[in-house]
Amino acid sequence: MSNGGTVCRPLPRQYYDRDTVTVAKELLGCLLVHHSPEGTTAGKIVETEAYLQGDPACHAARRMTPRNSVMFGPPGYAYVYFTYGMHYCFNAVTNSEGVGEAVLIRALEPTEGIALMQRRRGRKNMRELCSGPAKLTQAMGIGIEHNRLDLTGARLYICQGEAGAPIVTATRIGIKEGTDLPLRFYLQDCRYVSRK
DNA sequence: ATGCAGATTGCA
DNA sequence: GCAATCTGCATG
Repeated sequence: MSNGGTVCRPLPRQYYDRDTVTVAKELLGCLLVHHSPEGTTAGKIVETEAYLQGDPACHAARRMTPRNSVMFGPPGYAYVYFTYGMHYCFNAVTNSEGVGEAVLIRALEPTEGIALMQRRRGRKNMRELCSGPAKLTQAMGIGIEHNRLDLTGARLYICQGEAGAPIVTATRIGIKEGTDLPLRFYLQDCRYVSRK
């Protein structure tokens, strides 16, 4: 698969083994790819949020539990959680093993498998396919079965995209604590961001 | 054992 | 504005 000449190979583990805010910013413009039994879907990451150790909004802020344990493991793995009784959200585990941090992928610009995304979402409008953390998991066919999946593998991964586009830094959405922290990042002037 | 709030979404 | 719908976690 090619993407305008961009090589599409999974980002290596050491990419994720860095400061989580840095990874959250650099993931903007990268491509999230899922080769599923139903077909391949992919989209450009246009919005992310960082969740840090010592951050009250982070699922790993307290002790380790079965749900959040993958966040404490080695970087470069998927953390998929189920919420509100009906939605899944996708994160990439970052920073060193033992540090409970991750980047939430909040929005994508659909680039491949759009018909499949439309079918999964029950929506036609391009802007309603991946403009939200639970929308994109539905469109991409990502569920709890992908929790703990190795993102350096061939099935579900992120590959390098074009960097250098202007980034907006803002506060995170949908949380009660830590709302003052500037840990949300999105591509400026992008129509596929969940909310400005 | 029981209760509650949640990194959301879609419809009234 | 609010229901949908399940799980982790705190409390008794």
